[in-house]
Amino acid sequence: MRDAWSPLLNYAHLSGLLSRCGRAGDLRLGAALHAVIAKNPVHFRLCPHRASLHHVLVTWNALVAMYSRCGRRDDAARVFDEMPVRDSISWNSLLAAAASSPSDALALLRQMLRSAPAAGACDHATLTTVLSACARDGAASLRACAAVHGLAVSCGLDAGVPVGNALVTGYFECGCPGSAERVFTTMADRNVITWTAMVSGMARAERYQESLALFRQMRREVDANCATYLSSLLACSGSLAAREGQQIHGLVVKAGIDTDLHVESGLMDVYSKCGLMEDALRVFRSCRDPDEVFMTVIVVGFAQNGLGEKAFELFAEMVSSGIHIDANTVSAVLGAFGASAPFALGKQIHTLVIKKCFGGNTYVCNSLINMYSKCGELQESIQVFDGMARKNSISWNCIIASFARHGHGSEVFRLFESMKADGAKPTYVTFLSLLHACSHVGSAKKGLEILNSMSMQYGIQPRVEHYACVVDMLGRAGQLDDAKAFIQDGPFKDSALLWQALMGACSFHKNSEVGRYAAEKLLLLDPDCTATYVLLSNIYSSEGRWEDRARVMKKMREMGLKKDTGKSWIELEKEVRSFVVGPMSRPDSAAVDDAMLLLSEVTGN
DNA sequence: CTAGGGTTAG
Repeated sequence: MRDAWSPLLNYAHLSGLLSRCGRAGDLRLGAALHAVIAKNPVHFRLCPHRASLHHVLVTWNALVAMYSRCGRRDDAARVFDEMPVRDSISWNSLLAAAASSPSDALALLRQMLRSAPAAGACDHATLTTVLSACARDGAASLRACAAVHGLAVSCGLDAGVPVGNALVTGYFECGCPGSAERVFTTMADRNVITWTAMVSGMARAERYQESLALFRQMRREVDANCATYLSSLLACSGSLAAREGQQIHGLVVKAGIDTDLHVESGLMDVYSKCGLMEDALRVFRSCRDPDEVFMTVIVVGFAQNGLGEKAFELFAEMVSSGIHIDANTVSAVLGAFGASAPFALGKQIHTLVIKKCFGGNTYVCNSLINMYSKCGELQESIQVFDGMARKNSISWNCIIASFARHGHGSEVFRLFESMKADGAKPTYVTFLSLLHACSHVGSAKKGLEILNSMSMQYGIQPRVEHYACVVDMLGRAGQLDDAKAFIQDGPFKDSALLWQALMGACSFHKNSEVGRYAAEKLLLLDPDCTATYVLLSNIYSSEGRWEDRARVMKKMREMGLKKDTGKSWIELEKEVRSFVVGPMSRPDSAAVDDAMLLLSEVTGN
């Protein structure tokens, strides 16, 4: 045995082997090496010679790192505790094992600072490891992030590239793009990772224009890599920037990475989100080895562009041809169910979910709740919700929306209380459902109360959609002057959406006085919107003011000759389409039948 | 320390 291992008993060789075990996750070989080392005092015990101190440290550190990388925190900690001597690398190796838990990483950092307060104890590896651990806790770890930032400043490491990059990333993870940006501006040097972290972070923070501006700025300073292009594509898909997406498509071709799998799916994502399904499919067809991500992108594209039946078709083909499908694909296809979806197909997909063991996936369950709700099956939707192991805020939003959709106003408010009691944080969508329910019940007073409570009690800034709900509510109640005042006194008085809502109500109640006022506002805000003219002419005709109506119609015709006609035709076409594809025509669709047939072969029902 | 897809309302 000893002979067999003896060629390995060189400390550099040993630590190299251990590091390879760590990278490969080969715990068995790592533990075997540990056993051998433990028997060899040369590299294991502290000897009086200075040279051996280095050997001992390197060997022990390699052991700690190996256990950390294999995910054996306890073993790493045990080896660490037994160490006769430690340096900052020992601590960093141990920290690596705690990287999945922010509180553990911080506790270790505190311990490290207490035990080794001498300068140089903390290096950039320490700080980046702790920061990436903090990033796992999202918004909750802002304080931790800021504390590490303070430490970095006092160590003089905050402006360096590695720590600066980790701080930028950490602040984005905490939901503080402003702080990330401040670190970015103070950094002395920046590399491609710095820039990519900014482009990606801004895109994830939904600050798409800033993300794309940074991307353009970076191209003058450093070369972009694959990750940078992917991050910029994220910004394009988020902001529906088709033109930018096409430009970046050109850049990735020029960079020779247009055949990269991730880049291809990123491009497809941009195209399909922007409604350019032909372009998305072109990328899809040119891809040599499309996987389930590609399938998901295309399914989502079909679903979001009103081609739900094509989504079902593609999905069913995938299932029957045995192409690998994961939970994401299933969530995506469930999202293709429209207002009046074929219940039987939904049921089959649910069977597939059970068969594939996706029932524990929160996304899938949320989609199922929705699907059943949109099929008109409230009971099924409740059943999925009740059976969920882990509910998030969106799960609650889905079930609340289900009840709201089925007109159970009081249940909506009861569920809202349960949601809070369950510890789920309400989101802006929760309040949209609540306001929707108020509107249904006809309680404008309650609606106003809820709107006020959003910022006061829950710290959620109401968006223009919430205001639109309230305008709608007041409008339905016929309180048109109140609605007008509500818009004017609020933060969204320049939003066309609100004046449109008011104008719709005026048209319903035949109130030309407030209606004309709203129309004037709308014509200033969005002069090319034909819907305004249509509504105004409706108001005039309902009052019998034919001359005024004729004037509006004439104006409309003049506009019709302008080059913006295309837009209104598309809008008109959409209207006509959604009318034709109503509840009655859906079940006859051949595509849905085919999808069900294909699925039934697989799910057996 | 940067890196492809999924769920909510309208």
